[in-house]
Amino acid sequence: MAKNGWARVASDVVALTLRDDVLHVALVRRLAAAAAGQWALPGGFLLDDESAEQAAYRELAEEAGLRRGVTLEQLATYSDPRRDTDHDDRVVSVAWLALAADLPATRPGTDAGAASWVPVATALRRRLAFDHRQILRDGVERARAKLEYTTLATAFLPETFTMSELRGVYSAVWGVELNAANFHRKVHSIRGFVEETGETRAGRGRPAALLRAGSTRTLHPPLLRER
Amino acid sequence: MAKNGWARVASDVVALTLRDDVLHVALVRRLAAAAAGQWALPGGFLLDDESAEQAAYRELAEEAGLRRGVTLEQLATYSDPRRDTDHDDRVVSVAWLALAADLPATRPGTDAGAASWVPVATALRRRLAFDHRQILRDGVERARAKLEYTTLATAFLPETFTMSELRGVYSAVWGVELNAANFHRKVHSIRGFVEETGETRAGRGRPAALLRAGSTRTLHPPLLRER
DNA sequence: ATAATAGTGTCTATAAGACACTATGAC
DNA sequence: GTCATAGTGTCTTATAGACACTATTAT
Repeated sequence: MAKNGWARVASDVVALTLRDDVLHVALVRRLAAAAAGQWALPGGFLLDDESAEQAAYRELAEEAGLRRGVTLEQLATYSDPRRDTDHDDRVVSVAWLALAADLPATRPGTDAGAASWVPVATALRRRLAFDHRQILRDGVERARAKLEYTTLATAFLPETFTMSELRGVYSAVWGVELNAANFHRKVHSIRGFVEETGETRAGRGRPAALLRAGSTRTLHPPLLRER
Repeated sequence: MAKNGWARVASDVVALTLRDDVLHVALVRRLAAAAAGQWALPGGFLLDDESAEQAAYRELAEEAGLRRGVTLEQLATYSDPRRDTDHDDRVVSVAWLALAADLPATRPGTDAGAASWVPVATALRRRLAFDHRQILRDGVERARAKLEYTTLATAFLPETFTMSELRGVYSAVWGVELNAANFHRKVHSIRGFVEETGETRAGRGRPAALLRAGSTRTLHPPLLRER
């Protein structure tokens, strides 16, 4: 056991994406000796001269095949001295929330890394290594809360998207239906949330205006959930 | 230099209080070899079998004399490998936001610990050890943001308080004046934010109803700042 | 009485929500 | 034409802000 604050520091990532309007999280089967064979969040120890953020990006690339278009933000740090009973050493984990569009490269059948994308509801019923179930719960709750006050929803979408797709993010993450007409007006009334590209995308009905994320990161006024 | 994720883990605390309607932060003169003599946030390395949260509470008690009535929440973890140039070892800091009422015991003249309470504006102009100025900025910004969506404002007040005092917290932390009449109505309309104690407190004018914090930790709807 | 602070009434402007309606494509 | 989805109009209700007013104390 290490002394006087010494610990091994890891980054663990709650990587979320939407697939067919269902929120999914990236999980890996652990190969390392500690908790081997168990499902866990992608993550690992920091390398020398690497920040926790850089480690999170590296683990996302190595274990989940996510290299581009990932939004990463810090979630919390988990430091209970008994949180990792499989290591002799003390382990402190910096948890990150990563959001990505459901890129074709991450679909089943293509080799996108060692991770599986699992519906969040399924993952939360599963036994996960260490305290990763709690970290996952915290991550999902953070994502839900941040949709209200920030433009985080666009992080679930590719560079251009339609108003319906944006509304679909809110519906899927919050688990509620939103009125399409009022959502449309509300989003456009929040300056800097979305911009028109001028293009449209044809589908089964009237073509939808293609949008891209605007310059704002926070929503004023916010887009609040019902209570 | 430690390898493979090994680092010394510390908790550093942005402890805020209001004194005469001015936001103050607790700062200490560093005694430890690293950055000795410089002003810094209270903090220190985790003890064995102690979580980062427990370490934060311990440092608050030891260095700032705060033992009771402190609200603590995690801020962020700072892990840049070059953030602490004074240690040979790598240091990762878990930063905490602590809010406390300006207890008589923390006023100058009484020995409340090694910390000084410094106006935040002054502290931000000062050179602080390591990246503590950035941590302080992040802490103040977090406090400002959380007043909108949570009942955090009551953490700056003693167990019972008046509507004017609560409004004073918002005014001081946000740096804006708020209309007393509308604030009063708004606060009472948010279920669970405050409860009437039934007592009043006499002052220079009409006695004010004494309130206590309600059972809610989040505000629905929020109390938004002007933009 | 006057000053001071607490708290209410009320009017107006803005925003949210329900939902009917129009627009534009594929077929 | 029909169907499907995108987007607008409009009415109703709720909320925010300005500010005049009333209430209750100390002096």
